[in-house]
This record gives sequence, structure tokens and C-alpha cells, in this order.
Amino acid sequence: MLSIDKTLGALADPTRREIIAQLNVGEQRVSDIAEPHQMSLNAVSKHIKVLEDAGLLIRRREGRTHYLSFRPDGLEPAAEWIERTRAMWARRLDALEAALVADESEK
Amino acid sequence: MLSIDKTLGALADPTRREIIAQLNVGEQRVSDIAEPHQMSLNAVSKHIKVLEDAGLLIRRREGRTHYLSFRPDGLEPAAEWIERTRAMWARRLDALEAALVADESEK
DNA sequence: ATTTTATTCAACCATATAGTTGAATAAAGA
DNA sequence: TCTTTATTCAACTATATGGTTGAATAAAAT
Repeated sequence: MLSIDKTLGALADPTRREIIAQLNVGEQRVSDIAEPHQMSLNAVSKHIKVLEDAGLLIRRREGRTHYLSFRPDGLEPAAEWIERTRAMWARRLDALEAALVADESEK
Repeated sequence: MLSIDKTLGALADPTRREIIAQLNVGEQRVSDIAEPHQMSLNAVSKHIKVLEDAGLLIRRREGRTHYLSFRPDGLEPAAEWIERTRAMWARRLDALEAALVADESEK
């Protein structure tokens, strides 16, 4: 469903953000992704599943090995919410400043 | 410490994002924030504390009542990470396209 | 001085999360 | 065929999260 809850929840973990960073060099196998981490392969496999479920990763199976890659579109729900919220506040602050300027010229 | 873990974790909950949206009209008391939610005042008070701890809200005390307001700067760690990741991929995709175009002109 | 109002603190509960280990599955290599 | 390799599944543990209720605190109103 690509929900914003899932997206932000998935990103709120340093191991998972690190996994995304690792995939900048291109698709990788589960074991490759796991290798640099100080935790079991199984733990990493679970993190991968969370990211996949959030729409941030896609999996390509080739025989027994699974290749994961980052799916940039998965960031959209989170990016959109943050940008919308920022924009709303930029407008609020602009309005505030405009009001101050108007007040100044009324003197 | 304004960590990105805390920021994203705080945003990954619909009630908390709703609280931020509510504060668009300006600062509000804890009870005002709680009023439209289908949960106890205490639950909302906890959510407020999570947002505050993540640097997304600031609290101004006036006697017994606490006024909360949104702190747009609190979004920066999350926004920055997302934008940086997006940018990295935009470059990757651009490079890919450039390679394809170069390949095409070699025919 | 007493009561009401605004809010937090504390204890508790249910469920989710992040990790573990060990077994299961299934493809590849000997 | 037998063994190794790549990965998931299942069961379990510890801690975190999101909610509850009831008591504590402290300021405001009567």
C-alpha cells in the first residue's frame, strides 16, 4: 500500500538507512548486504523485508540467490509529506514577515 | 541531540503527524491538541513529549498551562537525509541515461 | 481555605520490534 | 547422490511503543 507510516518507520532505523546507502553501488545479494553489519544474516534479512514491504527495495530472484536494489520512488510518500509541511511553514513565516513589514510602513 | 532516528521515528506515527498539522494555526495548549483525538489526554501528552524530544515541538509554560508550537527546523535532519538520497539516485539515473545516449551515438 | 483545572508522573498491559539460534528449503557444485 | 551455499521460516527473548487508569503537582478560581 506504500503508506507513509511504513516508509517513515522503515527509514527510522540506522541499519536500514545504511542498507539503502550500500545499494548505491547497485544491486546486491542478501549476504553481501549483511556482510559489513555486526549482526546475524537473519537479522539483516528481516531488515531487508521491512524495507521491501515499505516499497523501498525490490527483489530479483535468480536461482537460490536474491538480488536487492533500491527503489527511489519508495521515498516519495515521505518526501512529499515533509515538503508539504515545510512549504506550509514557509508560507506562514512569509506571511508573518509581510505583516511585520506592513506594520513598519504604517508608522 | 536532534538525531535523524528520533526525527523519523517521531514522524512515523499518524497521530503525531496530525498533531503537527493541528499546530499550523499556531501554538496550542495540550488539552486543545488532545481534544479532536480518540484517545486519552495522557496518550496525547506522551505523543507531544516524543515530538518535543525529537526537536519538532517547543513548549512554552505559562502558569499551569503549556503552549506547544511546531519547530520547522526539526524537520531538517529527515529532509536532509531524504534529499541527499534522492540526489544520489538522480545522479545515478542521469549517468545511466548518458551512457545509453553515448552508446546510441556509437552505432 | 477549598475546589477546579491543566498537566505530568507512575504503574500497568498488549502488541510490535530487533535481535538471537536452529531447522527447513531449494539451487549449485562435487 | 551427497554436500555446500543462499536464503527464508519458526520459535524464542528482551526491550520499545502506544495505549490505559489513577495519583500527584501546581496554578487559578471561588
